[in-house]
Amino acid sequence: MERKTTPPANMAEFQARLAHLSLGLPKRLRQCADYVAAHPEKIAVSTVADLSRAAGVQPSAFVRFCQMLGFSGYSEMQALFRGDYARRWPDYATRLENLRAAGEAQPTTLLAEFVEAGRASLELLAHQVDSEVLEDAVSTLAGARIIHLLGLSRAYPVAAYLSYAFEKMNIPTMLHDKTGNLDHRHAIQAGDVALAISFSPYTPETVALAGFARGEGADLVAITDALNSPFHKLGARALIVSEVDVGAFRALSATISLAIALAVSVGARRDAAQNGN
Amino acid sequence: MERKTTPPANMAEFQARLAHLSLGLPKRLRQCADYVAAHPEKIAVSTVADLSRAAGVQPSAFVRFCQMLGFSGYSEMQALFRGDYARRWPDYATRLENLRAAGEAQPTTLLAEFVEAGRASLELLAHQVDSEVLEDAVSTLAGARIIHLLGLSRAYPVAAYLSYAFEKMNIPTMLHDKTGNLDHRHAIQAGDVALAISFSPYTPETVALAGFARGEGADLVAITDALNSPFHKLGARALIVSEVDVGAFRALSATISLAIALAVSVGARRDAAQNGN
DNA sequence: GGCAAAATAGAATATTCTTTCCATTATGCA
DNA sequence: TGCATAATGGAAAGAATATTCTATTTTGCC
Repeated sequence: MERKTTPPANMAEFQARLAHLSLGLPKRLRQCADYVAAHPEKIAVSTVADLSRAAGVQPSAFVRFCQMLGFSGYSEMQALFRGDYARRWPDYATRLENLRAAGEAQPTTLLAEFVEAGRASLELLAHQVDSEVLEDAVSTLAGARIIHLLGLSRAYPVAAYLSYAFEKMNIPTMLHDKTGNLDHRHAIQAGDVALAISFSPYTPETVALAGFARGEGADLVAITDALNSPFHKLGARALIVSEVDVGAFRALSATISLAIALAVSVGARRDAAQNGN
Repeated sequence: MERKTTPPANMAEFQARLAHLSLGLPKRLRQCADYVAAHPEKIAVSTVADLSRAAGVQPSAFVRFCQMLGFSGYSEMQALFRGDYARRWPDYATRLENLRAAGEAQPTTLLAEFVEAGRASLELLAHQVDSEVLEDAVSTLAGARIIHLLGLSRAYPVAAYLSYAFEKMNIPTMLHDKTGNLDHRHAIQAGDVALAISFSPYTPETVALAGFARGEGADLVAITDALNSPFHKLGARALIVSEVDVGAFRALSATISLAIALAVSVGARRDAAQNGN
């Protein structure tokens, strides 16, 4: 068939052409475009057979897709990605060494540091979470009439994420986010469960709300960062997650992972309970 | 010829064997060892012909070198290097099946899955983010009169987290969160920068707002998950982060790490600019 | 619903790459 | 120096991969 036009000369051109094309593409070729967009890193090290299988199309369709983008075939497209791959790799290998050496905070260096910190935090999380407490937290939450999410300032993104996840799974949830400084504490009743997220130094409002919930007879589950958190004193089932920090900053990678695992577990538990009855 | 011994199972073993061997190697094979030691990143994306030419030896010599290391040939060695880059996926997919096969999702197992997924995502992030685009994004954001954060549904926690981080660093920020269905799009002006976060399938409101911002003459930075995102068409500086998912669920560990790295970098850049003047 | 054009799947073909083989050259040792 | 052994280069066989071709299906339009 040969090429219809000149091939993209670099990644930027490739992206532009992909974006431009992907709208008016027939089904199979669209699948190719989507797959390539989602997993560009695989192109350099895969065969057409691998990629087309992963994208759910025939090899021939994939080749047609490459030609659509202006390449003579898959090989030419792969060459572009291989060049790009080789350009980046050593950069990564040396990145970690540069972490210490670099006085100035280069964005790339900082990113590498946070990636490192995130990895370390996840490792800690995997080893450190008490599976009994987790199990307990899941069944408590699964039995809740409604789950009240308590998380402010740095913990707020986590609460918001949980709110999103629970909502997706049709689990009744209420996010106490203080919008308009409105207080909805009186929505908390016995039979409900409060899920509080807060880290040292603990946000007073979150602690207060958790205490109120306990007073109303609601159960309390907490995601926090130390064994001596105020939630322990309130009789919470407390999940401990310690994030490794980068300088004065602390990310949330591990906390976010714990949150989603918790949410999905609760969803699964509720489904199981429903099908069981 | 076939193999003399079992091949190295991972990079560490490979390096150990290479170091151990390279001393007592004849000339040509030593050349191979030196070249591989100096340019390990090329192995995944090169043919024996390429490598042997670069190392100044015959292809056959290179194959003999691979066999010396315990591989059956070049292909097997290359597979190790290719796998090292994208290892997580295949064995990841099988693990997911196991999880499903196990019937009910045990909380601890699920957590382990999400931890694993998070780690893989972070690794990808480190490999995949284009440092030029990152640099570009940082300077764009650092020069903003005000940063408009655009992120809804699953991306909302990220936007909220950025809002928190920027606020802590006294960087003027506006979180467009649709509270009360109020629209603040007219706050966006030329000289501002919109930072849009959205993942496939892209939230229409976020895309629309980003488009509006561009129309007003504001710059656009995006955190998204594919090369063909709608933000590319809007001329955004787009940072790509692909999260590995667990079943139907996708966490945010890598995205969160990218977000905090971006925020801290912008903070540092602004400080530097201020002290410079 | 029927027709023309486009898209697709799968097999056949062509190409590229890897590996082996063997003749030749170099090396180490008596 | 001469011999045995090891190392090397080049080419040819073998395997894997990419590309093209064509029959069939799907799509869009009247």
